[in-house]
Amino acid sequence: MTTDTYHHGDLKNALIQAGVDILARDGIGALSLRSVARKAGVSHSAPYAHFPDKQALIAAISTEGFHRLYTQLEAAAQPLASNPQKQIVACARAYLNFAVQERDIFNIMFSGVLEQEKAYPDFVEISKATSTLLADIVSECQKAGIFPNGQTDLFAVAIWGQLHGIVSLALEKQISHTVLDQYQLDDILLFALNQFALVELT
Amino acid sequence: MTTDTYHHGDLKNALIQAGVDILARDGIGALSLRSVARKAGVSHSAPYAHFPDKQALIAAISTEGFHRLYTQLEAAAQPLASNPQKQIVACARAYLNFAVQERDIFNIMFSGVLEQEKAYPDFVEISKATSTLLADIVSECQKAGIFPNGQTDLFAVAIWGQLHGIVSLALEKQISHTVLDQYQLDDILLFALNQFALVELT
DNA sequence: AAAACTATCTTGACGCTGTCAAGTTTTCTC
DNA sequence: GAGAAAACTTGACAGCGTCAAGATAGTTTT
Repeated sequence: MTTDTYHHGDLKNALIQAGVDILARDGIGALSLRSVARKAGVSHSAPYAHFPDKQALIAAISTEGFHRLYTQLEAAAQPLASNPQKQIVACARAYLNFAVQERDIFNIMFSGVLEQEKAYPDFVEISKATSTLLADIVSECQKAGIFPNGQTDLFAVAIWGQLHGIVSLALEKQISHTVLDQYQLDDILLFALNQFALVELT
Repeated sequence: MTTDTYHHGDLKNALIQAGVDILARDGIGALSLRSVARKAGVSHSAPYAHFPDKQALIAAISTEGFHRLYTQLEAAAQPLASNPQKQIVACARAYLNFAVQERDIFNIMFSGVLEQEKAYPDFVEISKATSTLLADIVSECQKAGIFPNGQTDLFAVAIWGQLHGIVSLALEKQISHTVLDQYQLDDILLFALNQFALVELT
């Protein structure tokens, strides 16, 4: 519906998509309400019909980012159903891949959107769904004897935290070259995951 | 040397300090070259005599942040020398405390300063020193039989990553209330750390 | 079908920002 | 003490987020 009518038709989503594109192409520094409006072909104030302020647009872009992350995690786990051991490893790799390939979206997703706790219910919903997806796999791993039983929530948050931390440090180039020359990021992730496991994850 | 002379005397450090104060008091959104200049009592262009651009000021503030983190980690570990088991736990808690209490500095420290790899040698130096401090304690833990021997670098980066990730998720309010109602952040940190340990860390 | 209403979008303005150019003042160097 | 260099000010510019006022398009009411 991107005709040349006065009313765009689906400007809200067009703005979110424009934001995603700008993040991917030109990085976080180029993301402004005005650049997003330009890319969507509307005036600089048009976004205010759909977002109360810039923070709300960022929340919407972050929400879209979480949808993509969720989809990629699901796509990684789906074909390995009934094999949680492989699922948890595949999800870790998918998480890393997403962060590396959609760097700026990943960064914006974890850069303070949840300050105003309940202001963005869609964001809360999909971010919870994402952590639940991981927690469910962890739970399956426990049933399969791959992780010790009990304290599922603790295991899930610890594993997600570990995964998120290693990926974040890597994106920030905080992992020294003496380590990166020896190991792939993938190795580090697996090594860390294996601290939790009763059987060896590969 | 904050007299009313034309030349400030130590404007560079005054600007960094002003930036730290603004971050602590008014948050990351209030940090601008001009606000920092105002706080230091100089004109809006004065910072350009000491920093080529805003990114350089942010790098300097981040460097100061790492110095503080390093100091607090050292202060936590120092009194427990010869007891690496307690040191690693104390450092994890100190890391968490720093992140919680100096939230915005912590965030800015891990928000892309190292993009231009070698542009900020002071930053690289202190951030390396910080990870080395943790790695040394991990190494001592191995010698003491608290962690398995070998692959010290892997253990160090995995533990730092885990610590960093859990703290980051907590700051982002990404850890669900169903978990936080049951456990303290401290418990989560300890639980995660214990996955690596051969003896129980408390 | 006309009128009233509402959502959407444009235009124009405001103060704030980062940055640069030019000029002024101080300190350093010889 | 002269000349150079460093530190700082003033003034300007474009871009930013945001708001107010107005134009335009759908939608609802009668």
